[in-house]
Amino acid sequence: MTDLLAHLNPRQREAVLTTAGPVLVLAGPGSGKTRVLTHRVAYLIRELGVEPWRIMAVTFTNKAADVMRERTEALVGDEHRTSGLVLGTFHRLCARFLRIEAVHIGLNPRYVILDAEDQLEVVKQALNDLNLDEKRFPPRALHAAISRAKNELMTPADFPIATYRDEIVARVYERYQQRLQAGSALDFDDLLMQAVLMLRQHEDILAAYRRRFEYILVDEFQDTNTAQYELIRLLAGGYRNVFVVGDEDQSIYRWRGADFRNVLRFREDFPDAKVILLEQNYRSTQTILDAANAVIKANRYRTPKKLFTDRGRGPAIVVYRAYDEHDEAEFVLGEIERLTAAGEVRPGQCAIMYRTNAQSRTLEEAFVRRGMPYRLVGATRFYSRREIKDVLAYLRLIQNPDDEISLRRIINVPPRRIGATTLNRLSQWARELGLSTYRALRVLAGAEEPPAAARERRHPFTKASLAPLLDFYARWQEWIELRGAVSPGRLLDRVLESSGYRDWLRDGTEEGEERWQNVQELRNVAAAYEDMPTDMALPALLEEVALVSDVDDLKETAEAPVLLTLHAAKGMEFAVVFITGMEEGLLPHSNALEDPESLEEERRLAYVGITRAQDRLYLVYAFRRTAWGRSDLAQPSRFLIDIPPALTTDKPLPRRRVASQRPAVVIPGGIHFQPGQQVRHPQFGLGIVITSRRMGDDEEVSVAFERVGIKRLLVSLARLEHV
DNA sequence: TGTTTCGACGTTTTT
DNA sequence: CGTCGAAACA
Repeated sequence: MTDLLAHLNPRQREAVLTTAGPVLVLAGPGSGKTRVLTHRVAYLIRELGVEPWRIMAVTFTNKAADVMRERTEALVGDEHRTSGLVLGTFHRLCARFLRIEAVHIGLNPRYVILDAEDQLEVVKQALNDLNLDEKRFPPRALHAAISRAKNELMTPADFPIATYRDEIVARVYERYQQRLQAGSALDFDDLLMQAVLMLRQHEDILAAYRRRFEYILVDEFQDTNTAQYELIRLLAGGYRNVFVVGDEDQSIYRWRGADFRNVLRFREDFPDAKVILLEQNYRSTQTILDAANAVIKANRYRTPKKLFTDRGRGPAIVVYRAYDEHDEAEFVLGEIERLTAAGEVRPGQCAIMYRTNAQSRTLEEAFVRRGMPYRLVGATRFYSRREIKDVLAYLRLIQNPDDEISLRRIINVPPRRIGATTLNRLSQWARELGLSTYRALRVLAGAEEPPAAARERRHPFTKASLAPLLDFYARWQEWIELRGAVSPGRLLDRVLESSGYRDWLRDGTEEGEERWQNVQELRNVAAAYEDMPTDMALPALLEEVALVSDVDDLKETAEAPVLLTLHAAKGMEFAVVFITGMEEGLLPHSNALEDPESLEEERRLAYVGITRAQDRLYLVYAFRRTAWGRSDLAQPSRFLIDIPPALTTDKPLPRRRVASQRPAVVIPGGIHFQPGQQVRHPQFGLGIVITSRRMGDDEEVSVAFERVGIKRLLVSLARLEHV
């Protein structure tokens, strides 16, 4: 027991040893949160003899769950003793509970899980059903509203209606749910909401889960939403041995319904909770912590914390003003090369972070140009590639033939002469018979007795459209019958072959080969389910792939810098961190500028980024940035300005090709343009100078152009002429 | 029914 | 700039 607690500080030790009753741990970045969680689980199992299956631990990502399992096993020393541990993300655990209890709550246990793209598709179908115009009611916005409602545990009937738009949302929401139900499908938010509703409505189930989970642990508690909070509150209601760890300063998922005020709610719901503060940081230098503090202290709604470290001051933070995004990328890569050449860090210990995924492109191009390897988190995710989604749709149809979303996706992929008209007729006819599309097809094929309605209403298909339908049904049925007999991998092989998908995909082009490679990769994933009982394997595979995130498959082994969004960076640490795009409109993002609460979240995002760094931090912004094909001047981020100059060094503006090619027409120190003067620009044409001011060695003018309106320009770069 | 081309429009962040 | 949807065509 001593060795388990040996490398913990007194606060951490207290967090591990307080096993009875509710505990709230407020853990600053780098304060050993993961260590506390793993040691606590190990302590429960090893020292208190708690059965692992009576412990539930919830993490934010699958990767965090994997790390936790691995380290806990190492601490317990015997992997058999941790094997029953219930550990995973909220979504994954709920998916499992729902699958197990499905029969008791009237849910099809073969339900499929919809991803974001599928969800949008269903919203569009719902709009269509209701004869509403997509242009007037953007599906994205409607889906966001539905998602928000679900995270607040509101059913369509509960949805409050104050405006005409609410009325629309409520109706679309209702129709959307009907469609999901008809296809035995759940979306991400349903996983949480349905789990909560199950526990609320079935006392016996709730009682059983409460009896089972003697100990509950929750990581990243500040990012729980109402549904997740409620789930924990319900489950913890029995033993009340609930242990939550969070940091309100790192709450960055408000847009997803997360509310760090759940920390406050927890203290109200569990007034006897012991509160433990972890303020000692083991990750970063004092310089980095000071910068982080300087940024976060402007937030109003937070408990002040005093992070400290004994790691010493370390090097100053480098603030770099790049000319544009290309220069930004060159600078970052140059620094990585410099530091790695000096032997100071390994490339894999470097991370480049940004606010939006779109920013990764310029960086990637720079890596490719230099022939340097890199690891990218996110962007085009593997599981959202077209070919992968197609193949998964086939598998989902086999798992759950009622899944009409998947059916619509692949019934004519590869082309089988089943067009939109035929498909619509089919689902229309199925609806009239009160059957799912699959069962309507069965009736059509004579595999099932037609219901009374079908005798009055003959099927509406022409000979030409009937044949392909029957052919498709025959293959589909064959796969379904294979379902229980062979492993998912074998099933996949069979489907790829007899659906014609393989031959269709491999059309001889390079792109086709690449896509086929991706399918092969999915085949490899499926191969991991070889040993599982066949009836369990397919559902397990589909659940697995529906719930993985980008962060999860970041390969630890590859020795290359990581490119990732600030959101994806949460929970990670790197020796050297570059935060790029430190500009107004990007960080903070322009969409957040209006709303003070969003602005606070942007600040937390900056804080999360800064505190990922162990040794060196670079904050980079560009003078000019091209977005959407338009190049515009940028202002340094307000967060940059909050960092005391004493903590930073400024790198001088680089001698850039562009700048040197075009000798400066400005004499340093002078002002060459006065308000009111007429000027000409090679692109923008004629204009009048509005203002002019010094910018370092340069002169910045704003000019009202006749054609394009007001532009801000640097005199050294814009070839402005007096007229 | 399938393919091509053009125009409008848009992006924050993700389980 | 890129994707998506509708119209125009084969």
